[in-house]
Amino acid sequence: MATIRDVSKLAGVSVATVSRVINQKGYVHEDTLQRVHKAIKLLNYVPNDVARSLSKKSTKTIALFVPDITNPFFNELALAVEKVTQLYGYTTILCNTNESAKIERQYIQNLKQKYIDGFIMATNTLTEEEIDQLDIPMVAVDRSSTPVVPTVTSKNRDGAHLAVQALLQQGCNKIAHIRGPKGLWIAEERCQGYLDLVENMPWFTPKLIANGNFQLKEAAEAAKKLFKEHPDIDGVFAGNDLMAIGTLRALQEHGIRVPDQVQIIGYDGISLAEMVYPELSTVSQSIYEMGMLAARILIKKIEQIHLDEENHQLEVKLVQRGTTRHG
Amino acid sequence: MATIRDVSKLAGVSVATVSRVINQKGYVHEDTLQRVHKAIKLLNYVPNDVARSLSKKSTKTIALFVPDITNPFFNELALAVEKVTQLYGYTTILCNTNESAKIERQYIQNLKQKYIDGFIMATNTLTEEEIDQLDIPMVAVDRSSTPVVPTVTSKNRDGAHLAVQALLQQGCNKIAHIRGPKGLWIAEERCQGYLDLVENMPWFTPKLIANGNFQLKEAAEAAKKLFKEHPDIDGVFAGNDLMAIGTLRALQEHGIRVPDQVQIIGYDGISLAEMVYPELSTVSQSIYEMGMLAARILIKKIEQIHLDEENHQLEVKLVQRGTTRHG
DNA sequence: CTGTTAGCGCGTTCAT
DNA sequence: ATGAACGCGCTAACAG
Repeated sequence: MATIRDVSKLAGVSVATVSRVINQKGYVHEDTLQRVHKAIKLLNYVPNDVARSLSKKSTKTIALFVPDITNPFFNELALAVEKVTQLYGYTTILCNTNESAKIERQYIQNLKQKYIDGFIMATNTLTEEEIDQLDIPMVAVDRSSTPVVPTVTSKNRDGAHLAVQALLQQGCNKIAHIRGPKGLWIAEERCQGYLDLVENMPWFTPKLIANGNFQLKEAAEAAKKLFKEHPDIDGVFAGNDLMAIGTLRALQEHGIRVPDQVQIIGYDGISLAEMVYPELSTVSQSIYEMGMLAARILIKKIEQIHLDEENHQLEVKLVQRGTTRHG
Repeated sequence: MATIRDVSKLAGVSVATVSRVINQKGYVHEDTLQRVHKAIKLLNYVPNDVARSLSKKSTKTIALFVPDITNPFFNELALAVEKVTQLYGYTTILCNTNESAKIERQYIQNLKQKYIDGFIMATNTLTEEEIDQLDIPMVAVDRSSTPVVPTVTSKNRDGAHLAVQALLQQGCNKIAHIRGPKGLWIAEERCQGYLDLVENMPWFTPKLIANGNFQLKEAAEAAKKLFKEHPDIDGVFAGNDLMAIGTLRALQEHGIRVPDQVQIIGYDGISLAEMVYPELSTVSQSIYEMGMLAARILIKKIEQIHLDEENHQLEVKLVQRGTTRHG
């Protein structure tokens, strides 16, 4: 690997000049510019990022933390983040914490030692104190743990309303909710949205809410139990698509027809939702939007560009497909 | 952030000594060792990886390239790789090439500038020449593009035999194959395995082979077309689980009962296979094994430890679940 | 056992 | 417009 010095020698200039042309900074005569370029081509020179990072104390790379890389939602988010960071000349590295706070901290420590420029967190285990102490730009997506960092989420409660309303209008007389993890803000909001509309219904009972932990398998188990105890449930609003698919699977296993006997609506709008049969009706949030927005905000923070609006709550929309009886 | 110099001053020793205790290299008196440790604690000192990398020309990090992060197979592989690299003190960064040779090359260029120590490729777009020129340790998993790098795969052809044999024994009279991408070695092998057993059957025709590109959606389309033209197909061997699930979905959409009317067997053994209904029968390869093995081999190559066996072909086994009529 | 010093490859004043 | 020289933080001889 050629170094900047090799180039400078070949071009008959100083390293400073070479540095100038590489970074397009400061004045440099047209002729010497050509000579330097030629030398670079000749030597197949590529600047060494490690050395560059050391002197600039910046790596032009950010990290995206996701709790579960297995969930398509986060894959799609990652794609979006990567797209914009790349556009701005940044590299993004994906960290799967596997829902483990310990792994998350390890990663953070590790990355800090590597001069990471910023974090996008789709996880929520960090305390405000830790974030402050970190002293590295950060933004939260989807889940947000604390108000001290810019956050991008969707209107979870509104979304839940949309879903439950549709189920109600389309003839459901007893609607259950498979919710996400206790204590997780977005799970609480979606649950609350469900409650807003059904709490005062004559048929309502808290037993209609089961925890599926945002996981397909757990949701399937929860659904089975739910239907055993309340065979007359005819509508399910799941806190995310994965759990909705798990519910669908449980019902199919028991020979219950969807959407004839039971209608299901999920939340997220992941592409897997269109790959099950019947295709899943869902409250779709623009995952791609969220990722792009978060990335843009982070980069602005890194480059110290002023943001007039740090927090965003994106609109959601109801997409009815095969698991509901609509129009 | 404190530097090694700060520590050395506080401890009243030279930076070299501090470096020695950090890296546990060379002799250092017990007393000074204590002093240094105390200083480190006091200053909350953490070595700067960038500086370290610059002088050692090594980052203790490797990259794993996958063609499609959306495919659970690669997620599971990533988990395995990460596990062992971590064990050996390495960090691994996940690169999703999205099946694009261009993105792959960009990543490689980028990482090379960052002193990456090695690559694990689950992709196959690199030519031998490029690999040679790269001059960085590398190992291939799953797909292997060339014989010049150590490779870890499974016995694809044997696996295909297992699947087709089972379908045959369990009463199938006309078996179709949804294959992976043309030109992709593992796809060819699995297809060949299928051919080995059915090529001479009276009912066989090449039209029974359709390309699903290892993609769920494409496979669903392919299956629909296949069944329209050959309604009497009663068995399908898919080149991977995703395509098997796509097939299942297509059949369900047409009201064809699985496994009563049609039996399906996939390939891979991803966990998603257990999450559809009926649960997917499949040729299971030990994805985790593959990942771990590849990582170990790579690390040995990096650390220049001799390997007596560079290439591995792992055993596979047939797992019969809900999409076949067994026993 | 410990300190001095010269790199690692590049960015960046400060002169000229 | 260009060059000399120092600094980024750490490792690795080489002396002692």
